Amino acid sequence: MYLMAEPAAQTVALAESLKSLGLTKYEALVYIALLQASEATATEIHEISGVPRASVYPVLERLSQKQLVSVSNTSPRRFNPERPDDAIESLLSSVEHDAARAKTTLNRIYSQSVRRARGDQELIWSIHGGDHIRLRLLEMLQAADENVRIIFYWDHLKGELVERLLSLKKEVKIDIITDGWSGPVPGQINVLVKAPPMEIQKEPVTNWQAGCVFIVDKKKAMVVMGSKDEGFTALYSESVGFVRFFTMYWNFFLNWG
Amino acid sequence: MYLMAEPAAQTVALAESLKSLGLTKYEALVYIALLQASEATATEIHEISGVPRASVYPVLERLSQKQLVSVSNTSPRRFNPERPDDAIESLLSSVEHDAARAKTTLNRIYSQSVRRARGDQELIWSIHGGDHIRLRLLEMLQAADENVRIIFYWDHLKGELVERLLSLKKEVKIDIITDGWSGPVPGQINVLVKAPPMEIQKEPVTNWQAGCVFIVDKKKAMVVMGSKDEGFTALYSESVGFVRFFTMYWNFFLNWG
DNA sequence: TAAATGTTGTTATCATAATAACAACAAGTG
DNA sequence: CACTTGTTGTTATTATGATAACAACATTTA
Repeated sequence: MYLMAEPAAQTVALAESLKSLGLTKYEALVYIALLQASEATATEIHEISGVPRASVYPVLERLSQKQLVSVSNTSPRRFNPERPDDAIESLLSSVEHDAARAKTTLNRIYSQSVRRARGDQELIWSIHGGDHIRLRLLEMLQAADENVRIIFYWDHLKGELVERLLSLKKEVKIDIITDGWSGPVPGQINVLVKAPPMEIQKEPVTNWQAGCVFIVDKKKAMVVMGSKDEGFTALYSESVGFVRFFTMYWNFFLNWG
Repeated sequence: MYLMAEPAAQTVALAESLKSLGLTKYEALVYIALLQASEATATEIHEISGVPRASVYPVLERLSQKQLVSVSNTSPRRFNPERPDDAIESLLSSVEHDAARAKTTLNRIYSQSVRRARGDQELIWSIHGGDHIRLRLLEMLQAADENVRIIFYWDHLKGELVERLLSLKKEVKIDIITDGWSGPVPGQINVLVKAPPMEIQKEPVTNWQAGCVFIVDKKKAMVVMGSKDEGFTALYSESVGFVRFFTMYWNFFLNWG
C-alpha cells in the first residue's frame, strides 16, 4: 500500500531521456533502481523505485526482453542490470537501425515522387527553428552562382556562415553588411560594417538576436528573424516580388547613414 | 468523411520505424504523404495519407515544431517536407543527445551504488537474447586468466568467438570441443572435433541451433541454449556447484565415443 | 503439529493520459 | 451562393499507470 514515492528531480529528467530511447516511465524507474541495488528482488526494486510491486514484474519482464536485465533462477528471483554503457548502446543501436531503414525507404519514396514543376518559385515558406534554418540557409548559399548579398545581425552562426561563404566558387561576388568583423577580410568578400538603424536598435521589448537577409543570385531570398527566447523564424522564397522587396531593403541599408 | 484508407504495407512498416524516432502514427503518415506530394495543401495531405482532415492541422503543426516541414504563407497554406536525409538525421541526433545524457547519469548512479559483496557467486543468472548473451560471453572470456573450456555447437558467432579467444593472454590454455573446424588451429588452442552424441542429435522437435558450454578458470560457467525460432537463453553462474556440474558435462563430452 | 503471519508471484480490475477519429461550425474564397 | 479551409469540441481507442485480491509457499509462534 505504497504511494508512488516522489523520485529525485534528477531521476525524472533521466526518465525523460530514457523515454526517447523507447522505455516507459516504469521501465526507466525500475532500471535506475536496479542500478542502485544490483541483484535486488522484486520487492526491493519496488521499494527503491516507488513502482507498485505488482507492476514491477511485467516491467522486469519487458526489460528482460529488451536485454537490459538478467534474472536469477532462485526463489525469490533476483535481477541484475546490464551495465549502463552496454544498455544504452543496445537501445540506441536499435533506434539507429530503424533510422537507417526509414531513411532508405523515405528516400525511395521521395525520389519517386513527382516533384512539382513550378517548385518553390511562387510561394513564401516559413521555416521554424534554428537548426532547420541553418540547414536551409547553408543549402541555399551552397547553390550560389553569381552573387550573394547579406545583411547580417546574428551573433550566432557567424563562424559557420563565413566558412561556407569561403567555400564558394571564386566568381561569386559577396557583399555583407554587418555590425562588426573580426580578422582579415578575404578578397572575394566585400564587408561593410554598419550599426543597425535606430528604428531597429531601440526595440527594447523583444530581445532581438537575429535580423538577417540573404539574397542569392537576385533570385532567392531568405530572411531570418527572432530571438533566443521566442525561437527563430525564417522566410524563404524565390518569388520575384519577395526578392525585389528585400533587395530594396538591402539597398536601403547599404545607403543609410 | 473518409474512413482511414488502409496504407500500403510498406508504409505501415515505415511508420513503425519512425515511431521509434519519436513520431506518432499520424506524424509519420503525414510526413510520408508530404514526400509523395510536396507543396500539398492540408486537404491533399489528408487524401493521400488517409489521416482525418481535422487531424492534419495539429499534426503538421507538430511536424513544423520538429523541423520536418515548412509552411507557406499562402491561403490555403501549403506544406513542404524537409528532405529525408536531413529529417532523419535531425530526429536521430536528438535521440543520440538524450542517449549520451542518460549514459553519463546512469553511469554515475551505477558507480555510486554499493555493489553487493558476494557478487554473482552464488546465483544462477538467466540471460535472454542473442546480443545480450554475446556481450556477456565475450566479457567473461576476456577476463580469462588460466584456462578456457568450451563445448561449442552454435553456427552463429563462431568467427567473433575465435577472434576473441586469440586476443587472450598466451598463458591461457584453451580447449574446444566442437563439430567442425575450418582453417589452421593456433598453437594456443586445442581443438577436438566431435559430432554431438545421439541423444542430442536426434532431438527432432526443437530445431536446436545452439548448445554450448563455456567454463573459465574453473570458476565461472556459461551455458547457451535455444534456437533461432524460440530465441536463445543462457545461464551464467560462478557458483561452485554449477561449475562442477558443467565441468562433469565437459568431461563426459571429452571422453565420449 | 496447527494456526498465524508474512512473502512472492500472478491475475484481474480500474484510472489516466495520449493518441486517433469524427462531427460540427465559422471564416474565407471564388 | 457553393465550396473549401481552418478551427473547435467531443467521442473512441489504446497504452500505460495504479490498485486490489489471491493462491502458493515459507516462516514464525503457540
